[in-house]
Amino acid sequence: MKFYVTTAIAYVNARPGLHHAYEFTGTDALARFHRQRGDDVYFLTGTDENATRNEQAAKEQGIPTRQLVDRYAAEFRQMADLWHISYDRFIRTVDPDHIVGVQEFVRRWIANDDVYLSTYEGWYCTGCEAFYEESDLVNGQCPIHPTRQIQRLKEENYFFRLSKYEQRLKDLYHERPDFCVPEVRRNEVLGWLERGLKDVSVSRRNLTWGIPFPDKPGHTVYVWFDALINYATGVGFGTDEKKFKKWWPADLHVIGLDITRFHCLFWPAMLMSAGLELPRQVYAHGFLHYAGEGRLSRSSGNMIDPIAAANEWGSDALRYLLLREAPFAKDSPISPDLLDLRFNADLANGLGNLVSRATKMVELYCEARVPPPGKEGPSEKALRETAERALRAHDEYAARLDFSEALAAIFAVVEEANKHFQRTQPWQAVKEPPRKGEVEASLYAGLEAVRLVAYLLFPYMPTISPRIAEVLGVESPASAKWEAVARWGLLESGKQIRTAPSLFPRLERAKTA
RNA sequence: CGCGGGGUAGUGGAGCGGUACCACGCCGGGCUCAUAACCCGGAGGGCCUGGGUUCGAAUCCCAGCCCCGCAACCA
Repeated sequence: MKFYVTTAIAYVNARPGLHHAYEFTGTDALARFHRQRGDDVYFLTGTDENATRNEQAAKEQGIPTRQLVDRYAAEFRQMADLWHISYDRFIRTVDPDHIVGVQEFVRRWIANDDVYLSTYEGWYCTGCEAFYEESDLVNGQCPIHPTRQIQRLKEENYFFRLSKYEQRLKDLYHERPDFCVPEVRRNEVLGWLERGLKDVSVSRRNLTWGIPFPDKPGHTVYVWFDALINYATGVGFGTDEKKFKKWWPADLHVIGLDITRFHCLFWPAMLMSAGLELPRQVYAHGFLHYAGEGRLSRSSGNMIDPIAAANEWGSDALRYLLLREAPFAKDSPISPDLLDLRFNADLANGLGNLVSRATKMVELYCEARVPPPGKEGPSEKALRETAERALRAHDEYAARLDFSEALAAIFAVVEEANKHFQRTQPWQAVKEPPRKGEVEASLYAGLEAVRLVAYLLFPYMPTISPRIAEVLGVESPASAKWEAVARWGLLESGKQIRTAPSLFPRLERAKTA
């Protein structure tokens, strides 16, 4: 089955933040999960670069706008690569094919009589160079420049007949209750719909940066609308019909909960107007908050830089830590200390240590060769059953983007394997030669658990997981066919295993809670 | 009366009608294959407040307090 998934494209007014990495990683885990299960996946991500603000920022820095956005876009891409985001395309909204596609998209609105000229009127602050709503004003003045006189300004804009689609959107939500998930976000959308939709302005005047509004000289496409259209142009809309036909509609848009309105109301209406199919689903994930106070953002000074962080904890570790610690559906507190704590608990003491002790015992007691499975005792059985349960549970959770639970299911196997060793105590049994069979059965089961964990972890730890497979001498999770590896008992006896340096050296700096 | 979501052990969460659960952390014990790791046990809360429904309420209802997000042209 084909599976076309997208992240929101990142707005390039600043350097990448951890929240970008979080969204990219979650989406990447899902994309890798689908690929691993045999789906034909197209994963689109990229950057949103046509905002007016970029032009202003470039002017302030005395450089061409293009140079500014190139620089920022490169940073986002660098971050994506450092985090091993397996995108099939990194789209930039300055890409020529995107521009062509956007114009075609807008032409369809016009042809459908959904665009008309009107005036947008509002309070304009010359300090911010931005419009404000009446309700945004503080004592009738700009909230940021209270001493400056705010002006009433009018601007001629093209408007999109959003109101025309109100009923069809209501029908959509009625017919497809899972169009927007999780449910909390859907409830919000229903509330907005209930209160009615107004037409929206979709053009800006007299800007030199941005995509020219087709056939309307002097206007550019308002950046939000140009940005949304990337999901279509990213797979060839307007330039490569064959590709577009193959991938559209998107199976899933992964976004942050702050832009739900745009993706769950505007975007479907835009597609309806353009005569295109709607995406299957929009998933609005939660935000990371700094444990303690406030949101994880630059302005509050508690930013965790995703590039520095990936180098510090390791990108695989961080991918795991974020997705495990911060359930995708909701807001979660996060901090370097929390990450350290979980790193030690789950990765160093848990997974890493399990791999060490299992391989070391095989080396010491079985000449570094995979022992025969032997007779399955009660402890081996319990471990096998835990692993089999994890195989099932993982997929159910992962399919609905519940990565936290999906990972918990995998780590239940790690935990059970540690208990299994404690129960069977190969280091004791080995002292009595007649009990050799017990030692072998115990170690075989332990290795087998590790093997399955390695395969299950691939979507989350794309570099560590193959390293574990390498230690066991089995096919890399990056290439293995799922059906050929995802079953208990496939590890071949007699194969040489390798010992490897610690996967996750314990962090001694970690504070205790 | 704008909309939505929350307030449960030190911390983070689950539970959403049957008398509190999980993880981390902490304390004690065990083991020694392993990254002072691993295993077992324990302490610690009665679920924001006040009413109500019920045989029985974190769980349902009402009122209030507090926190967070959103409030459409700044992505």
